[in-house]
Amino acid sequence: MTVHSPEPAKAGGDKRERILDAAEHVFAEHGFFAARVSEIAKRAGVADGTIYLYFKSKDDLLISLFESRMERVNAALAEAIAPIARPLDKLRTFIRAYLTLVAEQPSVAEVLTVELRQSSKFMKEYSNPRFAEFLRQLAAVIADGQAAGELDASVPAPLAARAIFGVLDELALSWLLQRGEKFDIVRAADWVGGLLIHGLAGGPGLQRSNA
Amino acid sequence: MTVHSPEPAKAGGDKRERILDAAEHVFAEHGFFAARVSEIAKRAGVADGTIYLYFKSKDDLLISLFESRMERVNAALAEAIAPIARPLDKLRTFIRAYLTLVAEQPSVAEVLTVELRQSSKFMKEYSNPRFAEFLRQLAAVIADGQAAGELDASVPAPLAARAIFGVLDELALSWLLQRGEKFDIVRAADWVGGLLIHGLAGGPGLQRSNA
DNA sequence: TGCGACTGAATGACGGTTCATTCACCCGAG
DNA sequence: CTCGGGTGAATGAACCGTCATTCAGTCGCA
Repeated sequence: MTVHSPEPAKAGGDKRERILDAAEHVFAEHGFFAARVSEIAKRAGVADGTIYLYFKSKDDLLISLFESRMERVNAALAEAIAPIARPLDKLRTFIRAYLTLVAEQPSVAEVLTVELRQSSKFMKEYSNPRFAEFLRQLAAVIADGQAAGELDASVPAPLAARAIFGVLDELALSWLLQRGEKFDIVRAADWVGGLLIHGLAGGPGLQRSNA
Repeated sequence: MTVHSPEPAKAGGDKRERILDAAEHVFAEHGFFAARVSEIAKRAGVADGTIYLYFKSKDDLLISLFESRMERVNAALAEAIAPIARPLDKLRTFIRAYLTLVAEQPSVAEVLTVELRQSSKFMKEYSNPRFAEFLRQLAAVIADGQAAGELDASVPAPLAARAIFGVLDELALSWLLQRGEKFDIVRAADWVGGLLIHGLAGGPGLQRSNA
């Protein structure tokens, strides 16, 4: 049976996805430069040449992977903060959601965290729109908080966003390099939120100076 | 003149230094993998083979460069905070000194910031003692502040140190990728200090809640 | 003259990319 | 229903450029 062309197109899209999945894990394990195209092909269950039917080059494969995964991350974060009303809670939720993603999908995190930097070298011209969107999203939460008078308005929101991303990224990296041996990254999320909001001087212990 | 063996050893040491300098700039410009040993040799004014008289391999060259520069950074930071008495001022000074180093020696910063990550891949076994010392130094400042009651003691100092490094590193990276077009990284140091100490909620504008 | 630092052309491995070939499937004609 | 020509996705072995590394020889000094 299978009357009207069942999944010729479906199979094609499926294969592209399989290659991206394989690339995600191989890049995560070895890094972009040490990763072998032939290993990606083997893991995806396709021939070496097939990869070049879907991607122009190894570089293009990395960029496509990047866009694909970053798009998912952005969507997940947008969904997480959408139902929250207060900007401060949005910020805390954003942080928790990001670090939860890292814990749940370490190989995605590895690619984003490590490859983002090294590729900034040979991708100088590639403007990286998905990552820019990530930063914009975070900056918007901060700007909201500033507009609502909950956050210090003297700090430029885009720079604050970068700083926060720096914390998240570094935590992700150190956690990835020792796979959760030393600390629970999701639990860490809450005091990172506290640290960023109240500062080192004003943690839970001395939240408001009543002195 | 030059009675007792003037610079046979000195000349050797000098050549080693020249190679490290050249490697610093070439790695900074192209990244480790795209960097060519022959370009480093040319820039250092030595033959390709000479490099292998001083370093076991290209990997070894990167590691040696790393240790050399990180050692300098650690020394500069230690010197900067040594005369400061109060832990909070030490922390501010540390942050300012680090970002000043980035601005003054961008190629060192580039190597430390970018290559540290990508090399974490093929250097899994290399424990990176200098970077560990950097973190220890920063954590010590925080622990001092906690002991003095100036900083929230509920935050583990090593984790706070990592978070702060994350901010510094991300700021350095974004500045390096657009060479100071967008912001003055040294000026940024002061509000980063404020952000980390007082938090987003308590910037200069609302420093102490008297409410 | 002897020694060892230095040289740089030669080497060999390596891996991204190509492309001649295969073959599973479709479709129209008989 | 069946046969056979056509199609193009998929294959994977081979190609070819690209370096890291080596080593036979040079040079300058003691």
